[in-house]
Amino acid sequence: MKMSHYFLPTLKEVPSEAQLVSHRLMLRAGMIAQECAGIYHWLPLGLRVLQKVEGIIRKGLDDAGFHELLMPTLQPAELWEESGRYEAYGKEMLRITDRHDRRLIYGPTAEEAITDIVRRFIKSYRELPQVLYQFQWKFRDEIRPRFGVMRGREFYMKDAYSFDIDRESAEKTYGRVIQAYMEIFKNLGLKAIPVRADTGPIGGDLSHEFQVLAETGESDIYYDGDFDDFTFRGGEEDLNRIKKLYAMADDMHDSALCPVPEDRLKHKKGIEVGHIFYFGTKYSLPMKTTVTNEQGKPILVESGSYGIGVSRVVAALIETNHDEFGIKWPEQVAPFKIGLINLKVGDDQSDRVCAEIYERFRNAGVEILYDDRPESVGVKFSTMDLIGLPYQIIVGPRGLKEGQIEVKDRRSSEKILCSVEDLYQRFLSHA
RNA sequence: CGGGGCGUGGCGCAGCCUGGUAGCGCGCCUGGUUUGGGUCCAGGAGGCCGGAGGUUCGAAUCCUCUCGCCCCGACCA
Repeated sequence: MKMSHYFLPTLKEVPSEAQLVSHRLMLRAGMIAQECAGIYHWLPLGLRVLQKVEGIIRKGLDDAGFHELLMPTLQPAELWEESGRYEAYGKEMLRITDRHDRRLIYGPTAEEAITDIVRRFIKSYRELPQVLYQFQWKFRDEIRPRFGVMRGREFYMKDAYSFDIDRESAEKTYGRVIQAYMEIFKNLGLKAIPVRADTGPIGGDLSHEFQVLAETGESDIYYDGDFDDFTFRGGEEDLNRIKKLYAMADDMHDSALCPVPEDRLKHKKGIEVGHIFYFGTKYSLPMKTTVTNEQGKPILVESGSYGIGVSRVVAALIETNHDEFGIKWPEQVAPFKIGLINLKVGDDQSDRVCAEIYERFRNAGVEILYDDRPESVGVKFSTMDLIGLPYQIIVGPRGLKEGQIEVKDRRSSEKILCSVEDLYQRFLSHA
């Protein structure tokens, strides 16, 4: 992508409404723009990151054997009356009336919708367990939206729903999701701790929040310091270790009952990037969702639901990956892998070398953003640091005189000088 | 919803108290200049001051209402 033709409205000054660093950087880097309170446009650069995050989550879920579908944003009120949540969910739920005075709601979650699908199409225990998921925009009419996409009213969410024949099987599925989530968050470059949590309006009796440690987090969590050294490799053994380690949301923590010795107990702030629930027959009972068991008798299905705040993950990534100059994207979620800076547009040699590098990387399928704008060097360096691409390739007359270009690692700030051939060697040898 | 703050060119702000129909920085456009960390110079475009009503000879400035946004709290994935 050539920056001269890209849509990248970066800001030099910080819009006054933004307090949180991720909110500021997303606005300044031209990733998002506010539409109204708690509702945001995702501009090209931001959308690329959102889609990268989505892709990593999708792969993790598909690898775990779950199946993606897509449900509508709008749902009929009747479905929610059937589960009893039409009244219970309260003002957070956006209610709409269509031209025929039919009552609709903009989905804040989709337990009713998915349960309706399952009861219509799944008839036998042989078809279970089943885990279905989607990526879809949700709307929850927060009393006070804040912090940009961290706590927006409209947000992009991955929501998964599981269906099993009994509690034992359902808890196994619950464990499979925990494993998939640990893998996903690791792949996203986030350290997430699963903490025991209250179940809230989703309901049920088993629930974990996945918390990313960050000073600016809105949640208070208490956990065994051993979590800090815990690296998830997957498998039954690690899952059992996770289940044993103490980690609690503040409303679940009781210092009198906490088994962790004081010197090992950590109390920190976290960003809740995921929340999972096991709720048994909470929806299958009122919605009469049964399958036939081995004896040919109808049994209620046992369910759980599992969310990841995709748009919030983007903000969480910035909260944990930035410095005073801007964002420092982990490579796997970066909007582009490489930023190419032509320090002197108009200089024959610089133009030629940049054009060659740009084409070579593009042909190799490496995502590269080429700053070919006739701006001063300071502007280019600042822009590139701000948007935080992992590697900067800096080309100018001074270096070219020695046959050299510069490669800067945005995360480590490490700079090396090398030839163009070395550059290809380093980035394209395996491609 | 309770408490607080703010709405003035794209962004950040001053002007408002002590009414006389708008100013600064950045950005944008043009020309020149500069070229390894938001370069410098000159010229230029762009706002009727969130909206409505009122007071007044006259309102961005005063009054009333209203809409929007932000912060704290309660609440929440």
